[in-house]
Amino acid sequence: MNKATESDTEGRRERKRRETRERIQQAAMGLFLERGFDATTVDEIAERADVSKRSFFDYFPTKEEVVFAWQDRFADHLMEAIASRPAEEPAVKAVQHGLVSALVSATDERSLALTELVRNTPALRARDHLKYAKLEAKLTEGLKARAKGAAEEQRMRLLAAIVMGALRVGGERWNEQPPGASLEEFAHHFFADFWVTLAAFGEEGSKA
Amino acid sequence: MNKATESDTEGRRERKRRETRERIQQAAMGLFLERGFDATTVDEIAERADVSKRSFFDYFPTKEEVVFAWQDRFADHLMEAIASRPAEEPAVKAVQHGLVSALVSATDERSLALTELVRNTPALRARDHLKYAKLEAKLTEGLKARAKGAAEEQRMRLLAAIVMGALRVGGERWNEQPPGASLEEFAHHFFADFWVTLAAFGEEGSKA
DNA sequence: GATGATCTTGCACTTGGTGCAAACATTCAC
DNA sequence: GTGAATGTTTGCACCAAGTGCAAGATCATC
Repeated sequence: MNKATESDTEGRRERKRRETRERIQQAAMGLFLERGFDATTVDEIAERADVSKRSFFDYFPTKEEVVFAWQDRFADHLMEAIASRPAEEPAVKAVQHGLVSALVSATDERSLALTELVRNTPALRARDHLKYAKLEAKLTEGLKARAKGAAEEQRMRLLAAIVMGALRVGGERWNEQPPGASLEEFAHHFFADFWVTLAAFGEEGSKA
Repeated sequence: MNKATESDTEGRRERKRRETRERIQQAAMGLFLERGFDATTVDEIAERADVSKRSFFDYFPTKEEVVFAWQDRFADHLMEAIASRPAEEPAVKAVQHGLVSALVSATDERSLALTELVRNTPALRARDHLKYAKLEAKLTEGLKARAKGAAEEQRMRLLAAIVMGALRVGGERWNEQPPGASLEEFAHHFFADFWVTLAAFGEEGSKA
């Protein structure tokens, strides 16, 4: 059955299935970007991908899922990036650098179009926020893996939530940035400011 | 012709409409809790509320909306609670106390059942997270109203995001609490710990 | 090439949701 | 009161998402 890697033991069947899945995804994204999500029917997607409507649902459980399928890779990449940070690095720094690294390598042409699509489609926004929740869960997992002791794990849960907040707010600020700006540089400044603000909030909340 | 029942401006028309809306909501929630969200059809809800299916959609845009309609009140309550805090109180404290106050007054029998329902229904979870986003937006708004200057407003945006994170994590911890515990007391301890942790993260992130 | 496993498809069906126009109720002006 | 204007409810036809099922097409293997 399934051996080590893809190309080695991938028979005709598996190859075709993968190809079909990609063809459907391609067809769907093309149509979504052309006419919008709501104005595209599953029948049309199936038509363009040259499969039946029934088969479409054999590859993707819902129409929405086609849009969000690729995003799973970001979470995985983030996990890797964090895991590969030196163990002695403080968690806050590890997560910052892991996040920026995953972000930089995920910012391609397609992603931007996707983001735009989601922003313009109310029906997709709810699902989009679920993605944040899933990402936060994965982030928590990744951070807990580095933690020692239960108390530390609790703190990591909190750190994940806070960093996700930073990610959302950072995204907003980034969108207000003039085009062509350096993402890494922006992120560096944003995080520097972020930690300072965090410390200020923390101190103010702690006293009295 | 007894008009002076409670409100001068509410004629028969408006009263009936409000009553019908409440009847639908009641019928829907009853059925959802009895058999679950997915296993309840709009036809059944309409049947029990003694209106046509078509009329159901005249009162609620979607089946989901019936579940989330009441929750809007929480956001409003939170806004009020924050607005009514003394102006000289630091923002972090104002938001903490406002949140706890809104939370305490929102914890009734029905809300708990609702929360449970959402948790057990995948189809509702996405929408639930959208609710968090909306709440964060309102919170941002409420905090910015207290801010002076653009820099302060940016910090408030960040504070809103962070506090929403605290709300989510706090909710998780609260669910692990033995039943019968005091929500106010729990919140007090949680926030005390929260600010300290925040300060620690902030400091660690700031150095180097 | 026969055989069993897997993939694809067509078809019928359920459900959520919308547009429309006719029927009905309420309000208000005379 | 009569009647027009306006708002509400309903039935009906319709579209699109999604599912279960069974028959037919493909594929791996012996």
